[in-house]
Amino acid sequence: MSTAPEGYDPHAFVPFAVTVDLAVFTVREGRLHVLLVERGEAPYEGHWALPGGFVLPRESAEEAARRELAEETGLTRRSSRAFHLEQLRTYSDPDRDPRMRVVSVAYAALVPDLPEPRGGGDAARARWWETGRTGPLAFDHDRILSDAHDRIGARLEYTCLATAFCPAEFTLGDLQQVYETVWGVELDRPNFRRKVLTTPGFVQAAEGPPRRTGGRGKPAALYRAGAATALHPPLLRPEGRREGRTP
Amino acid sequence: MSTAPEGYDPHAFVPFAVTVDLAVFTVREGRLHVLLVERGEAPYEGHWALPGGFVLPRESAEEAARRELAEETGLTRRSSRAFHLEQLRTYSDPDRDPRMRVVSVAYAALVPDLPEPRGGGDAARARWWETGRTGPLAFDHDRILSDAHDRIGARLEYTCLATAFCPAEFTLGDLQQVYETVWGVELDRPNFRRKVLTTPGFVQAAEGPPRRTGGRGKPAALYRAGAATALHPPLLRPEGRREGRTP
DNA sequence: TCCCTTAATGGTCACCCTGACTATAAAGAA
DNA sequence: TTCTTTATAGTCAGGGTGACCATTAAGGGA
Repeated sequence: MSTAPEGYDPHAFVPFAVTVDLAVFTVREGRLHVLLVERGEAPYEGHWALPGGFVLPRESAEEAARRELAEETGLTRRSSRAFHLEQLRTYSDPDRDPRMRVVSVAYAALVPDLPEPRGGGDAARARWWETGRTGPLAFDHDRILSDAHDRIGARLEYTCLATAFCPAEFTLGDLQQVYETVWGVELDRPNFRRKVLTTPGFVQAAEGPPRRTGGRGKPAALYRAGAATALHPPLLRPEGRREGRTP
Repeated sequence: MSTAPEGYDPHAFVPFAVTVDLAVFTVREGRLHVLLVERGEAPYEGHWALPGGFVLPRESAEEAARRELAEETGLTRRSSRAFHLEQLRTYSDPDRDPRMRVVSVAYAALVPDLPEPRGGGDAARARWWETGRTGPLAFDHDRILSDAHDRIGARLEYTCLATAFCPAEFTLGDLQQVYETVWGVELDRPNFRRKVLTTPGFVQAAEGPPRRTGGRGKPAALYRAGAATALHPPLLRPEGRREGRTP
């Protein structure tokens, strides 16, 4: 027999819990970091996990993710609106949570370098972890984090969202470091510069004088994110390690 | 206050129904078609909808989608395993179903030209519709279908999955027609040929003689899908209409 | 102060891929 | 046979990119 299409047969109704999980990425000091929270109870007590929570009765998964993002980053809902948030995929293995049937919609968020998350809340302990240096995470969060990293790396090739990792004003060096950090490769600086500047709408020159980095070397010009969202032609990463899985 | 991360507070549990919706695409006679079922009851009675159904208590969304695909196409579970099935995204607007809170995980399936779906089952009436000629669909299925079409078009650029629309053996003309149909553009035949043949693993020559199409013109050589899944460099569609949204 | 180091910026050049196009081969139809 | 149709082979110029080299503008140290 076939199940009724799109939820018609009330007898077939099965209750699930629906949650969102967030992979919040940032680039700090040339290394990719992700926001994790420490679990305070079983299962996986003491393990670290992606922040997340239940979808409330009258909100969409996107709204739930936006709400969690604001809570975890300690920023107001308004300012967290500016962060790039994108749905990744949904994880629904029946045994992914030992307590009950939980279907989780995963999101990736890209934020500029923020201060440490507020520590004193009622939420569990939260901090930034360098990707690749996290221990085994709770539930299937290692898988989610890996998928999220892959996705972000691929998105950098075809979209302009690398600027989402940068503050309002940034140098081309900052932007290049985003690519190098997420991809784990080194790029040629003049070539990267040419590609970015010849792509209309990727960045726009910021008014005002160049900033002084405090370091040595010629000071770099400042730019702001442009209006473009797509990158044509794409900015393909160098040969070698691609995302292996192309499901 | 913040909700507990990843489903900790049992009081926050809210029951949802979780379903899958399928956008099953095929190419027939040079036009893109999608499989729809007619609704037999309210709401949206008489409207057409994407096939789908509830996720059962002990299966993942992927398994539910695979099961529905087998049921709707009238093929055995085993042979439907071969079809390309890929998760699109999850739709969770609180009001997307007027009866209850339903979160739906959408999948896209690519199948070769199949016979008409079995008509005499207990399921609602099902048939292939040419995309763009469907009336308003039930629920938010117009949106899902549009998103699915966009995604498939983008995937053709970076992956080899165009072969998923083709039978086991196909000509380069067949493959080119897949691209032209999904993208809605015309491609230069020698250039397309060059691109496909110089991409290692995209296609492999089939043994045996060329087929006769029954039509006129020089018979074309037959190929099979290769082992490659990704397309580097990508096969970008001609200038012009891109997927507008790049969220 | 002068020189060295560092980093940003500017520019060159060859190669590869692509789009546009022409030519040839092999079939059916008139 | 001759024309039409379709597949296949090949040419050629331009764009984009990778690999370089050169120049500018800052700080640091002798």
